[in-house]
Amino acid sequence: MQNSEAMALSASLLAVAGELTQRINEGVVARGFDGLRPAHGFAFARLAPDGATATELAAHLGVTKQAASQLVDEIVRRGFAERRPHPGDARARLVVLTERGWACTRAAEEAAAEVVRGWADVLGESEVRALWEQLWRIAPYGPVRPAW
Amino acid sequence: MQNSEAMALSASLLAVAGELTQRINEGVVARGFDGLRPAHGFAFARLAPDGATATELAAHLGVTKQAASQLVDEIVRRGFAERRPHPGDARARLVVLTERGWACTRAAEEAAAEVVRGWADVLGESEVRALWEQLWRIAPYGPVRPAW
DNA sequence: TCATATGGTCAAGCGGCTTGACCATATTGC
DNA sequence: GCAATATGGTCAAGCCGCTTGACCATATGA
Repeated sequence: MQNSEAMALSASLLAVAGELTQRINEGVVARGFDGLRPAHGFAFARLAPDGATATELAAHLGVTKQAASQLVDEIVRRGFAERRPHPGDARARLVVLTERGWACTRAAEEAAAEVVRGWADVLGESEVRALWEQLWRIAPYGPVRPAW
Repeated sequence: MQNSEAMALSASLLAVAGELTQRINEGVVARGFDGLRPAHGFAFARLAPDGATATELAAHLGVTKQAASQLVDEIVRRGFAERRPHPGDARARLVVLTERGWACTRAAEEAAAEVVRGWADVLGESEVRALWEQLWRIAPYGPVRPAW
């Protein structure tokens, strides 16, 4: 594949990613969770399964632990998460989502589903699943972080 | 498709996009163009064909014209572009890439090609082309902008 | 020709992030 | 056990990219 083709593919991918990010964020805001930025969503994605420490979050987002801690301050202040003592490490604090945090996560999922439905209208459901599988094979466990 | 599946697809896409952005930028830096951020690349993408005004660039990047003008200052100062009088509008200035700017663009294309070759190793060339076509159909003319 | 719109710049301020220093607790090597 | 080092977290200061607001010069249209 020629370099210019690779760049065109890259541009398409980045355009789709940019629009997806924007529309998920808009969807979340439209569902009543305002004042949130995409970075919060990336944080939620890491916190959702079992919580995480601020340092783990920092690694996931690709920022310093101070920045991550500041982000946690913000989502705690807004009631989306809370800090708990970490079981087994008295230095650390486990940040876990509150019910409100889960509600926000579900809102993001709904917004994502709306966007993906639009793709299915264009490509068909099976091609969307093919797309998913291809992307999954390319980046199976990459951190979802704001890269620019 | 379930909401959680749509979110998983979204996460994969964003992970791939984030890694792609990072690796293109690293590739550009490795080729001797340091001090550039991804935002510069997005600007180059808009300037490359025939140049653009600062205001057009602002619309493309999704920032204010002041911010775009500042970005142009920077790439002009570094010798990647120059401001020319706009043919047909004495208020405007047409920003066009210099030879150095083109060299940088080619470096970015090479870096993108490297990443995409990695994808081809995993998926095969034909599936990569299928991926390209699917993405193209989803976002045929979306602006490539940093969305978060 | 005057009113309005548009491209661009200057200036001030904000906010997210970084660097640097520091404390408390864990972990490791002796 | 205990000192040395590593690690999670916070506080403080500053940087830098971006925004808002004001303004000038040129275009556009009634």
